[in-house]
Amino acid sequence: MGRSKRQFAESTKSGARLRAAGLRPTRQRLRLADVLFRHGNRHVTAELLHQEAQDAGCTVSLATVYNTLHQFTASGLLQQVIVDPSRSYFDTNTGSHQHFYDEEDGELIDIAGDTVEVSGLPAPPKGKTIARVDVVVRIRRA
Amino acid sequence: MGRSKRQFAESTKSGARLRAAGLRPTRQRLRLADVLFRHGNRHVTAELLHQEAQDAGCTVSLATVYNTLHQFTASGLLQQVIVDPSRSYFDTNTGSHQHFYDEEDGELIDIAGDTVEVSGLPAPPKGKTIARVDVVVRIRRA
DNA sequence: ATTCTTCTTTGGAATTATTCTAAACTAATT
DNA sequence: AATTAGTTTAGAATAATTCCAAAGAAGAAT
Repeated sequence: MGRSKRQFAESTKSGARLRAAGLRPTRQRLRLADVLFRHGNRHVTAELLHQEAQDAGCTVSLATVYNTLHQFTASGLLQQVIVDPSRSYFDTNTGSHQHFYDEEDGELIDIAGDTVEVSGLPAPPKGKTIARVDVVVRIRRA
Repeated sequence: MGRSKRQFAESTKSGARLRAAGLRPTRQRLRLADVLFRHGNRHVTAELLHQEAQDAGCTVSLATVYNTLHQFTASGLLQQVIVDPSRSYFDTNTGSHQHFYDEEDGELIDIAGDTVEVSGLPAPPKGKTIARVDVVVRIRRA
């Protein structure tokens, strides 16, 4: 009973989040949201989220994980971080911020949004607007 | 004769470049270097370079194009640009500079190295050094 | 509640970019 | 010319991701 109560509480929170994003709160989306947003800011790959969902006792197909990551991104619940040509990371921190990326161990670390300042940006080409400015600080073993 | 002379001249230039980079100047590397560095700064994908080589009458396998792009990158003749999760770009401009990236048509545009300034970078985590700071300005149809 | 309609999920096949492999070749060296 | 070491290549293999069509849930309507 205690257990089901806690699950209900979590699902409620995720449910609100999903409804606010205009997404139907299905069982798998609720579970994935639970896993994604339980702790603070995180960076996940599809494979990692899939694994964590399994570990949490939730069977979701990898295809659904991919669908969900993209839907969450499209609805502003996640942000995609492009730093590695071989895999995609998704970030639960959707605010404007930057990253350290360690290519050696594939680790992403947030840099708070008000830390780095980028100045001197040239005007975008005619007919284009700036959608976003990404700063990736690539680090390696000293 | 005029034709072979011109080819020789080009190959000589590329040959010097390869030798300087410590790479054995083989026929395919010479040809690829010719295509890559003939005009000003360029951004190519493996597929594109392969196509251009074919068009220039040089038969190189795609595997060799990949090998060559990586060797050129490792020797500092090219720089890899990571902006799109589905393909890798290689840039003939190896100086410190930044990019506009138009996700809609996959176009990369250089921003001169002394234009953008990034300030307020936090110190890297213990035991790590900053290898490079990449700034990608994502643009879209206005 | 039951039905109807629409959106989701899923296993598995398909796709795509890229890497690997082992054999055939070529450049540099002796 | 013979030897050695580095290259190229076709094609198989890999890995991440997407596609597909069928089966399953959600929400709305009855």
